[in-house]
Amino acid sequence: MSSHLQDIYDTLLDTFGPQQWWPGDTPFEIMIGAVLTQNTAWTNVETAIDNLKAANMLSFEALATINVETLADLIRPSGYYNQKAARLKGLILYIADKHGNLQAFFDQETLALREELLSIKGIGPETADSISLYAAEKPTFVVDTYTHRIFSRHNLLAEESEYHEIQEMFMDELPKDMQLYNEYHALIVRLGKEYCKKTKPRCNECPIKDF
DNA sequence: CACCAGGCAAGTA
DNA sequence: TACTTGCATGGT
Repeated sequence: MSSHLQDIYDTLLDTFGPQQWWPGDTPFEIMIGAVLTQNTAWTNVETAIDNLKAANMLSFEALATINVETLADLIRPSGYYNQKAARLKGLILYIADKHGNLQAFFDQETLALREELLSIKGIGPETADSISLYAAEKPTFVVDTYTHRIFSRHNLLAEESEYHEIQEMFMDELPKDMQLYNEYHALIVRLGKEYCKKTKPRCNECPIKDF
């Protein structure tokens, strides 16, 4: 049996074209965005990142020294701002303490980086894998709510599937290719936003309705 | 107006 | 282990 997942990818790429992800200029900005977008609309994250840029606070050094209340105020539009400010500070201070700089942190084996990310408070599986793939450019497949919703609605996954099972399904069936994982996840989010929202789905016009 | 968005951790039994 | 709840803004 041939790979449905590859066929679905081909269809999505055909339908939407390349998505040019992650929306962010630097690995650092991508890492910050990955935390800010937790359970939050991306438009709100953009406003928060704009605030950080306008305050000259979107750098490793700036966030290492900013106080958490000031940071919370700047990222307010992204929601959960007290939690996220603490999480960002924790992440930055961990990297500064343990590796000195971002590049050294990212210059690790893929699995070692993932383990370290998961050990940091506020970094769960999706955020860890997003940072690994889009900031550190490791071949890590990112699973999110859209991935779960889309593939379970199409009966390609059991509803009760957990994060690691879903990730394994993709990584076992597809080549371990960073660019492929990058584009695939971006296309899944695009498909989810347009055709597979929690309420008001448009399953009838879904580009992969026949899989 | 109620509900949702590119999660995660802490609390409960 | 398996659920539940808190965190919070801005758009539909």
